[in-house]
Amino acid sequence: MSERDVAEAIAIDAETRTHGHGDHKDELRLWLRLLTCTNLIEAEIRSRLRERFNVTLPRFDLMAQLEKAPDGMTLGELSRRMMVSAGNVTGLVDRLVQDGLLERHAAPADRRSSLVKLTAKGHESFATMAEAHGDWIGDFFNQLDDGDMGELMRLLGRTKASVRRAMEQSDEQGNEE
Amino acid sequence: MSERDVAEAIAIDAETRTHGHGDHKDELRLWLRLLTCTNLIEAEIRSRLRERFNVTLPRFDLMAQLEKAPDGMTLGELSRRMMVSAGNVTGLVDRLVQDGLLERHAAPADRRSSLVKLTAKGHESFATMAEAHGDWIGDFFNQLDDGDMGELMRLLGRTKASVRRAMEQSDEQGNEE
DNA sequence: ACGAATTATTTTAAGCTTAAAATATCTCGC
DNA sequence: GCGAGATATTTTAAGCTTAAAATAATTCGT
Repeated sequence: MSERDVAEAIAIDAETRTHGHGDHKDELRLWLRLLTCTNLIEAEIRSRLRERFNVTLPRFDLMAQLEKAPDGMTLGELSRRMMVSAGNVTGLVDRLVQDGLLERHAAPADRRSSLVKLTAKGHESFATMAEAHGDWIGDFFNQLDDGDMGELMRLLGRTKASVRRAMEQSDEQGNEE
Repeated sequence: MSERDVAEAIAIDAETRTHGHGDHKDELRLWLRLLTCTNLIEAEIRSRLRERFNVTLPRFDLMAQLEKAPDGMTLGELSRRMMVSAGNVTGLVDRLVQDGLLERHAAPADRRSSLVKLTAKGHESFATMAEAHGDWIGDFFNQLDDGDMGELMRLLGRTKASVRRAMEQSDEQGNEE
């Protein structure tokens, strides 16, 4: 064993002892719990939306975006806000228009774009669903007190910032110049 | 206004003043942040798995389950652990067998079932991906100290418990007897 | 042992999702 | 005004996902 090898072994051992790392066990457990928790809630919302309103979660999410935009929104804007691909939005919008919940208009200034907005039926339908949805979420977090909720908000904010930083750094690695 | 209406108005007002509720604004904001945070991480993992290993997240998850079961696992067991439908597992397993990463065997005691396990190629492939995956997760949570991670674990545990309780209660409502 | 109920899996139909290629339009510098 | 590059959207092909129906095999009470 060379001196360099010995030094390395000691360094690794020191890191293992002090931080328990080299692996990323704690981080993996935390990620697993975060994922499980979110999936649990999301699956329940999905299931209730289907059972009680015969609607999918993506359709509900799209309608929620439009509810906040009385003058309508382009497909590109929807795609960015929902964080899904443009092609995905095309299909969702088509099906919602089919159901009479949305209407498409030519965009006044740009012939590439169209504006979509909720119809009266769409607004009405969304209002009913949104109220139930709000109640469900209220129930789900019912056992957390205000302190827990605030702390969770704070920690998730830190987590999001940490992830974005990690993503930016790996972008820099990947891109020349 | 009847006396009953007055009492009701006061009660509602009192609740609004003391808890800021009736709506569920804080809970909705918390849920939105939880969802955004999870989706951000999940999308990045998905994208990296595809780019660097040409594999989908569901396939990676399925292989991760099998890695822990040297003697193989039934499709039903996989379905329960991955929390996805049985039909979903059928398709995933078929495609992974096609790729030579999994093998199916008849279950010894139950002719309805089959056992699936990783092939040598599957183990090898998974080991490479799992190491990268662990590093990514380690990076993502890099900015959180041990205290933050512990607190986040605790709060997510409380949240999960709260959600499960809410789900059980609504089950009781729904089921006769 | 018989048959009813349960369990394991597959099939089917519909919808969601993405990346990549194709169209169509716009913008901007010259 | 022209043309190159950017932008908005649609199309395509492949895979993921689910609920519900269909198959097949097991279990259990009698």
